[in-house]
Amino acid sequence: MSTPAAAAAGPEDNWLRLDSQICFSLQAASRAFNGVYRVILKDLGLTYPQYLVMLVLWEEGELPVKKLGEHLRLDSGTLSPLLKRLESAGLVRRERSARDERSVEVRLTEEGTALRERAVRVPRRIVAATGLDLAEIGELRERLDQLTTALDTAARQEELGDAR
Amino acid sequence: MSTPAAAAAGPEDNWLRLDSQICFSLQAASRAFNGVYRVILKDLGLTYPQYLVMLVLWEEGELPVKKLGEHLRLDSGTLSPLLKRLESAGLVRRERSARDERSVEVRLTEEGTALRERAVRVPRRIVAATGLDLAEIGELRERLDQLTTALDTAARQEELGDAR
DNA sequence: CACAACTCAGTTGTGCACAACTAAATGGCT
DNA sequence: AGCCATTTAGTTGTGCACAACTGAGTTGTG
Repeated sequence: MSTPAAAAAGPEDNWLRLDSQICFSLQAASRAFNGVYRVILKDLGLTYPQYLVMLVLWEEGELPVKKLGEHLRLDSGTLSPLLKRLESAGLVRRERSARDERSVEVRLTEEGTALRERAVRVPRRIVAATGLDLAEIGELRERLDQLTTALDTAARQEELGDAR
Repeated sequence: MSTPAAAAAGPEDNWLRLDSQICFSLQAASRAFNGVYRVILKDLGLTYPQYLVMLVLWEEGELPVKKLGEHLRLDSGTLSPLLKRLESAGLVRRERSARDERSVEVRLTEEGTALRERAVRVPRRIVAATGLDLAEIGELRERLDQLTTALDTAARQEELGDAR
């Protein structure tokens, strides 16, 4: 009872702590990843989200902002300024689609395509930084994807339940 | 060879994909958590990082900004504006320490202490949203903490290795 | 005492995430 | 053709993360 706020530790308090631990651990891991990427991607002049965009473009060739957002689970509010920065860095071009004037096609420039050569060494360093082998990574990834699905579903239901 | 960028798929490309999957899965899970918290914490008028700060304060009573940052792995650049918002919401007070004028003590107001009563129901809903039992959560948490440690170590070493 | 090294909070600037909104274009419908 | 719901980017505003820096305060050393 030395600290007033910590008084009356009931069974609910154990929940309080456990909860903070799982989400906190997750965010800590996410930020730690970000830190490693920051260091490794500095040479390429990319941030981590920009790197993800480039990964998709290197795989898909060219595609509209909408599709890009679906791949990365990001909306235009995040992608528009990000893509502008990539464009002013000379890595991509953005052009209104001729078929559908609402749509903007994002495609790689020569420079953007060339950057791929320097990026292929990144993943190996990242995997090494995790200290895990491929099987462990796959397993963890699967758990996380399940968790994400469960959380997304729950969030939708909470929102509906909140329709007061 | 239909899409130029995806041509010449060598062994390096598998790495490229795997890599993006593990970090991407992690970030997706982190954002999904954020989404659930956003919905659940809306009633309390807190964002998720603000909730974390309150959790620490409810447990520790009062403490300087520095200690708070150590608990949460956040620096003053993040905490200062966040704490100002909590202060203007009437949940905390910030006072220069008398013993050490450099330090700022953060402590709960009556209102901030009272909010705890309404927050105790949050963790149960979060755990329910994950669809996991406590053992699974503990296991996943442990894996993530190990991963974070490995990544932090690697980032430090990469930075040193970058001392070119 | 004087002075250098350090500590701590705060500020500034950049970039990301997301909600809410705007505006243009599209396509279906009558 | 005219109308309207939908789709698509973009803009604005809020909040967080972090690097780099400032400036006040503290501590150790000669």
